[in-house]
Amino acid sequence: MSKSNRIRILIVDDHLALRVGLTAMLAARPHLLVVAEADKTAGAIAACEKHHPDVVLMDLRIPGGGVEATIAIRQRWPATRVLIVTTYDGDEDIHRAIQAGASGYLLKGLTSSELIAGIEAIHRGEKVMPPNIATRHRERVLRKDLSSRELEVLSLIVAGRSNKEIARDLVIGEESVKTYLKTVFQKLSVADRTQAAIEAIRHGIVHLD
Amino acid sequence: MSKSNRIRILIVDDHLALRVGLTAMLAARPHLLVVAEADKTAGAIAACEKHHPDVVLMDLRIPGGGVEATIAIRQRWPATRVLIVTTYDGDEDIHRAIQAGASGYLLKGLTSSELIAGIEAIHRGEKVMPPNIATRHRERVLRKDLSSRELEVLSLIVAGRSNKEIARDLVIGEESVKTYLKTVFQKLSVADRTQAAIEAIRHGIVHLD
DNA sequence: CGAGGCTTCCCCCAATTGAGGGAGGCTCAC
DNA sequence: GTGAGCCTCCCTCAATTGGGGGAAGCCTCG
Repeated sequence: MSKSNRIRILIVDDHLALRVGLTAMLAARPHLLVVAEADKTAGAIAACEKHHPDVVLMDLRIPGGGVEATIAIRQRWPATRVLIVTTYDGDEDIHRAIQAGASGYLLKGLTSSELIAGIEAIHRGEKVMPPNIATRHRERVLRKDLSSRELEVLSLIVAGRSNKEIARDLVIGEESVKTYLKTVFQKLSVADRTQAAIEAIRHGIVHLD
Repeated sequence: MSKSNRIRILIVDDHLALRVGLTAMLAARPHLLVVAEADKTAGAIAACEKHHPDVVLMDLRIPGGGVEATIAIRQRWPATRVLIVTTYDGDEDIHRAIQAGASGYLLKGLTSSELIAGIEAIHRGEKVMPPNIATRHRERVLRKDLSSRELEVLSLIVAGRSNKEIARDLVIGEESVKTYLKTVFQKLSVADRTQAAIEAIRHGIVHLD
């Protein structure tokens, strides 16, 4: 697969300092080779095209979307393993990244040895994930998904809109909005719109930026 | 002040990779010397005691609190300049950090030259701040502060509690809760509790973690 | 000492929200 | 083709919420 026995690595993060740091942490190991860096989705895909890395260290918060980059890379280069390296970002993105075929998840703030062990593990084809994240991911899989309409309504709630406004926005009746909200409350197990909005933000179901 | 003419720097961040990256970015310049690193408030203060840095690169999201660290350092070593280096964290913490005496604010993701220019500038006694942050900070200063009671009520709103529950929590009447909320809505210029909660989170007035 | 801010409570009233149903049409998978 | 899930709308009713006031006691700052 790779020309030598070195593990070829692509680093994707929009923070230069972090890219430099990760590169430096890996530079000490002769069997690890950082072949490229990218700061956004498009650049990550271009770098894969050019360098065919074995492992991609992927931040989820990059322009263009880390999840989108993961999907694209896994589709076109199935042999390439993607290791998510990010500060905690809410369950939803992690879940989507794993669905997209990411092989593992590590928190920033990790030590060199944790990072290297993670890279080696996913290069061997193993999965890497902190136990608490894995647990949350299982819960997340069990939890019923929100339908697309429910998601729309929820994101408008987070946008601070009233039922009446949401009805206008989506060109449906206010009664329908209330129906969606009822099931959203059930699925998120909350009692009112404010809690729903906060849960949505907390779990990364909708983003604030 | 410093023994040579090198600028002595302390890096405070809980992410090892970022500390390594920042150190590497500064290592190339002979007039900059990273004298210590710390990953939390207590460690930052200890490092100041031991190394008396000229400039502290401070992340706001560290165990113990970056704002708290800034306050402590500025109080005990007024000659030490604090440069906040963080991803965007909501106006409130930035505002508090500036109130606490931080000399500048830079976003992670900066280039080496931006970082170095920032360090040199604050070492000369200048202030450093991206214009959009500065604008928001001025607006923030103009905006009326929430009283401590109003803050309590707001944070309970974010905790997802009803007026009745808040009244019980604070041992006051429900009518008082409603009065506080009315003024909170005015001060945040929002129309309901959900928007208030979201604004509070967005601006870092209350934290979700 | 007077103005203004904070805390606490009160009134009334309109609007919104949430709960508990039911129901038709639609698509998609088994 | 039948059931499941989704989207849409309907009803009623209770509770909560928000807007408009007012007002008292308290403290602080000028």
